Amino acid sequence: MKKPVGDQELTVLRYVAEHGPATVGEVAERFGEPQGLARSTILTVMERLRLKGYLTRHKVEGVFQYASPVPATELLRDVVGDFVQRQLSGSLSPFAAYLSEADDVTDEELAQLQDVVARLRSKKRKE
Amino acid sequence: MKKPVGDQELTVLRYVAEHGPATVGEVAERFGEPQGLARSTILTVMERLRLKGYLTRHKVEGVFQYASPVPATELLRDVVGDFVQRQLSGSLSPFAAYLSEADDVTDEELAQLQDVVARLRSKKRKE
DNA sequence: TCGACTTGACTACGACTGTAGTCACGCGTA
DNA sequence: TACGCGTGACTACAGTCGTAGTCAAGTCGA
Repeated sequence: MKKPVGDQELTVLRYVAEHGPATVGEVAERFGEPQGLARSTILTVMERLRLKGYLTRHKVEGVFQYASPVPATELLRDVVGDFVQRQLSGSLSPFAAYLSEADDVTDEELAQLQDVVARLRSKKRKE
Repeated sequence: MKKPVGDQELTVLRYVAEHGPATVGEVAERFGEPQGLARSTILTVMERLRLKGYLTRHKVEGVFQYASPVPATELLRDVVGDFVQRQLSGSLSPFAAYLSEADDVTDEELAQLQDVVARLRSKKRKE
């Protein structure tokens, strides 16, 4: 996550990362059109992402298939890391504050968090 | 957190929110100068923040004192909420993924997180 | 009173972003 | 073969952001 990515760019990147390799036409149809975005808009965004190194492509039967070199989970994890560094200067407290107010945490997310906290704790103890 | 705030704008906003009311001159001197930012830059940023509603000001002995209408903790909490919605579409999993990789979590942050998770769990159980 | 310094308002400008139009090309079908 | 359609490249344009110069007015001390 070196070069900055705009909000919309990230949305598209996530779509591609989560929905496997796809052509511009496919993304435009399944993702862009529902939001009222022109095909050329999707194309522009995807090309910019490619120039920034977040997407790769190769021609398959005449058309380019675009794909994210990193899986979606990893991508999002990096996005979070970036955000924590840039906007919170590395502090996690604001996160805790946010969580304590969040009222739409799913059971699964909560379980994940609990798990992570537990693991961090045990790692901590070993140090 | 309605209108978008740039990275640098947020940094300045945080500074003002955390360091109480201050004049442009003070912020420029204590915050801007160390980073090589011109006074006019600080002024511009602060005025933009004011126009967006994130800062208020009133004249004290001839000069404007700028202040954040919300405390820093609340501000940052909103920033996080915004980020989660916009970039993660509300999902917390990427956060958990990030945390499990983070290697610089302080004891205090860990304690906060643990506390929050525990609280969420007990709230959950009551529902 | 005059000049130095502080402060505030305005203006500017390039980079990035979101959005889209348009043109040219290749392929398949009438 | 000629035309339409999907695809890709290029171009454009306005809004935001980071950064800063400059000008005008007020203030304070020499």
